[in-house]
Amino acid sequence: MGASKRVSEAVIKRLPRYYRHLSILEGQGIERISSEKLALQMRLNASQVRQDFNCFGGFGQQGYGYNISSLLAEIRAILAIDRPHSLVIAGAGNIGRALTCFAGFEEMGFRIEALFDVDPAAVGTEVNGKPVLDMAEMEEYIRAHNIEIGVVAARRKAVQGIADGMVRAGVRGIWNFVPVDLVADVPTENVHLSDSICALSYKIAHEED
Amino acid sequence: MGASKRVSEAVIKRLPRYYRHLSILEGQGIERISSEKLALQMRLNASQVRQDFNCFGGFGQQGYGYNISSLLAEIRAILAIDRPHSLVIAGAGNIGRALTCFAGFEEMGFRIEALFDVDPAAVGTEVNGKPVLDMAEMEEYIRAHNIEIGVVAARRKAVQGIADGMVRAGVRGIWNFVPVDLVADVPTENVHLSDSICALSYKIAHEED
DNA sequence: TAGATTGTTAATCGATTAACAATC
DNA sequence: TAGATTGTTAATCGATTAACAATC
Repeated sequence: MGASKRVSEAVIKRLPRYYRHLSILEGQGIERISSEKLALQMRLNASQVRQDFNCFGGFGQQGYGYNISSLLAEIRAILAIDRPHSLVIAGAGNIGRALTCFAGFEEMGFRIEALFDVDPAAVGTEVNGKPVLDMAEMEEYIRAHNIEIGVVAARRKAVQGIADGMVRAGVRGIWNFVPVDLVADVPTENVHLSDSICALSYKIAHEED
Repeated sequence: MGASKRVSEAVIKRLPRYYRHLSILEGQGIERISSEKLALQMRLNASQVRQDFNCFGGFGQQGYGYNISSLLAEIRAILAIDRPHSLVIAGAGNIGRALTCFAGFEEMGFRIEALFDVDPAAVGTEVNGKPVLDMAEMEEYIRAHNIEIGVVAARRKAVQGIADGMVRAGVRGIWNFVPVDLVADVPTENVHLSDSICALSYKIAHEED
């Protein structure tokens, strides 16, 4: 039974992938899997799989492998997706609206409560049943509704100020979609689409490795 | 003058960030910067900055630092964003449409030529002036227009087949937005939103490090 | 029990950081 | 020239992989 060690960024990034893959296996009615088979399927190394799971505790059984449903339950708990999370989105533009319409998050327990925008034409409308409110009301709303996660999808210039306001109002984390290096006192995940497409462009241009 | 060494994934991921940051400095009329100042501003290490740039060649000058506009030109060439790239999007749902409407890519030279969908109600419409065509025509279109990058934003089940078709038709890279572990023979960049929000959830739940 | 497979320690590999001679 | 700062080699740190004893 391994103890909980410090968990590297690399492991954190792999956990959702394990979760996805194991969910598929569970859906196929498979009950257990060995680190070796899992590694093969996910194009990882069996030692790495065992090390990863052992960051959190001994989930496996010698001679048997890992029970898929209990492993899934463990990962769900580790990722904290065994409970709901409330979000607000700052910026009701294309990205904000697309996120709001994407059913997948709701299913995983990430509940978008409201959007905020500065554009008077947008304020007062709804996106997929969620209200678009005035950006000026955001902090009050976050406080009143005890919102956990702030999603940043606004104009570049406004972004740092919005993030500051979210943190002030008590969000526990920020999900940033704007190509800006945010500075915040809470955990932040960046989805930098333009960085991603540039990286792809690089890989295409330098394809020989 | 450093030679071109093998470039790690970590460096590739940092290049677009350098590019963004240096662009801002250039916009402020700043002409040169030392690795130490740049590292400070970007919360990196000065040695790392120099190592990173030296993967590609000696861009700096002892006693002076780096000239920002020539450094930008170098990075533009390295990332291959000094020339245009053509894209098609498979899937005219929320994500596909949002990407099509996002002006930023067009400005960087990533030209979305068409979208493809299986839904007869979508086929024949336009998104931001770009045609939505029948998915059945995709491969032919890619061949005829010599499309470089295939964007995958379709239903989970269809995704691997679509990617295979894209590669068959000659795309040089795939930009995947669907939470699926694609297998492809060309460079692939994944934007896994659900993995990202799960990672954020983890960090919030385990905030003590 | 014998076989399988984990948990865990040790070895390797690679990336980050430090140091400093080269040089503008 | 003296000062600044790079390019580059060496040292450190951390992550991945290998090995194997523990154990189901």
